[in-house]
Amino acid sequence: MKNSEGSQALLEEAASKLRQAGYKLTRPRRVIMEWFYRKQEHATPHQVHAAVKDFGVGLTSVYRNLELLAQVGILRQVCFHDGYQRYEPVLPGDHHHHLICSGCGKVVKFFNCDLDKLEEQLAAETGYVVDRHMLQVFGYCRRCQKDR
Amino acid sequence: MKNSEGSQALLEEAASKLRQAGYKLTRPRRVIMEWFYRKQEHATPHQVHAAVKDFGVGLTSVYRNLELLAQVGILRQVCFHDGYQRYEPVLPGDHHHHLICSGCGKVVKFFNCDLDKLEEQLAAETGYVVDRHMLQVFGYCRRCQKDR
DNA sequence: GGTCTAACTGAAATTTGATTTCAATTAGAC
DNA sequence: GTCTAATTGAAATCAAATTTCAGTTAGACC
Ligand SMILES: [Mn+2]
Ligand SMILES: [Mn+2]
Ligand SMILES: [Zn+2]
Ligand SMILES: [Zn+2]
Repeated sequence: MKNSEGSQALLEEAASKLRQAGYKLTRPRRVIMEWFYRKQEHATPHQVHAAVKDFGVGLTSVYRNLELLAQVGILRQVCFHDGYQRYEPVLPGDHHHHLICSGCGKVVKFFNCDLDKLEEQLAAETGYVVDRHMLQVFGYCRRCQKDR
Repeated sequence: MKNSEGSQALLEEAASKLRQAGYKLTRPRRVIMEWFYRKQEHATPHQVHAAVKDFGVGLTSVYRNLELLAQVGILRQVCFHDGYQRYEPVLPGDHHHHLICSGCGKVVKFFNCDLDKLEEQLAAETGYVVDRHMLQVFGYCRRCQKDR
C-alpha cells in the first residue's frame, strides 16, 4: 500500500513536470514511468522495451522518451561501462551511486559519496557551473573472488 | 628533452609489461603507445586510428590493441558519456578525473578526488574487493554559460 | 644468420545499439 | 466536437564495435 501510494504520488509529480515543460502525457510515457516507479531500478532501453512492448510501445518511443524523461528530470542516465545506456527513476532525496562487480555485473547501491565540497572547489577553480557528477566503483563480489 | 626521455622510459616500461604478460611487441602496438606517450591525452579509437593509419595500422588493430593495452595496464579506459569509448595513457603517480562541459565537451582534469576511504568502507560493508573507480563531473564552462 | 609456429595483422563482412525518416495517430487546447 | 502540432511505430539508416579469415610477423629455438 505504501508502495502503490508512493508510485501514484510520483506519477502525478512526474505528469506535472511533463506538463510544465510543455510535453504531453502520452500513453507510452505513462507506461514507461509507471514501470520505472514500480520497479525502482535501472534498466537499458531494450529491457524497458521488453517490459512495455505488450502495451503497444515501440522501441523507438522507448529511446525517445527515456531521453526526454531524463531531460525533464524524471529519469536519470546511469552508466556501468559495459556499452549499454541505462536509466533509473529519480526518487526524491535519493542520491546514490553503484558498486559494480567486474566479474558478473552484480550491482550494489551506496549513498555516501560526499562530493559536494569537491564540486564547489572545482567550480571556484575553473569557473564552470557544476551540475552533477557520476561515480562508479568497480571490484569483485564474494562469489567472483572465489572463481579466480 | 625531458619529454622525449620520459616518453622513452615509459615505452620501455610498457614493452616490459607486454612481455611479462606474454604478448608480442608488434609494430601497431608500438606506434599506438608512442602516439599516446607523445600526446599524453585521452582519445577515441577513431581518433587514434586517424593518427596511426599512415603507419599502416588498421582500425581493427586499434580496437583490439586499445583493449589489450588497457588490460595490461598501459592504457586506461575513460568515459565522457557521449557514446564513444576513450582511452588515455597510464602515467606513473597520475590519478585524475575529468570535469566535462555539457555544452561544448571541453574537458578539465582534476586530481583531488579523495575516494580512498569510501573504497575501503565499501569493501568492508559489501565484501567486494574494490579495484578502482571512475568519476565524471559535469557542468558548463564559462563560454557555454554565456550562450544560454 | 635461418627455420618454425603461434600470435598477430588488415580488409571485409557482420552485428547491433541507437537514430532518422515519414505517414498515421492522438493529446489537449479551443 | 474540431483542429493541429506533438507524438507515435515501423522501416530504413547510421555508425561504432566485433567477428571472420587468409596472410604476415615477432621472437623462440637452433
Ligand atoms: Mn541505481
Ligand atoms: Mn585524462
Ligand atoms: Zn560478481
Ligand atoms: Zn563549454
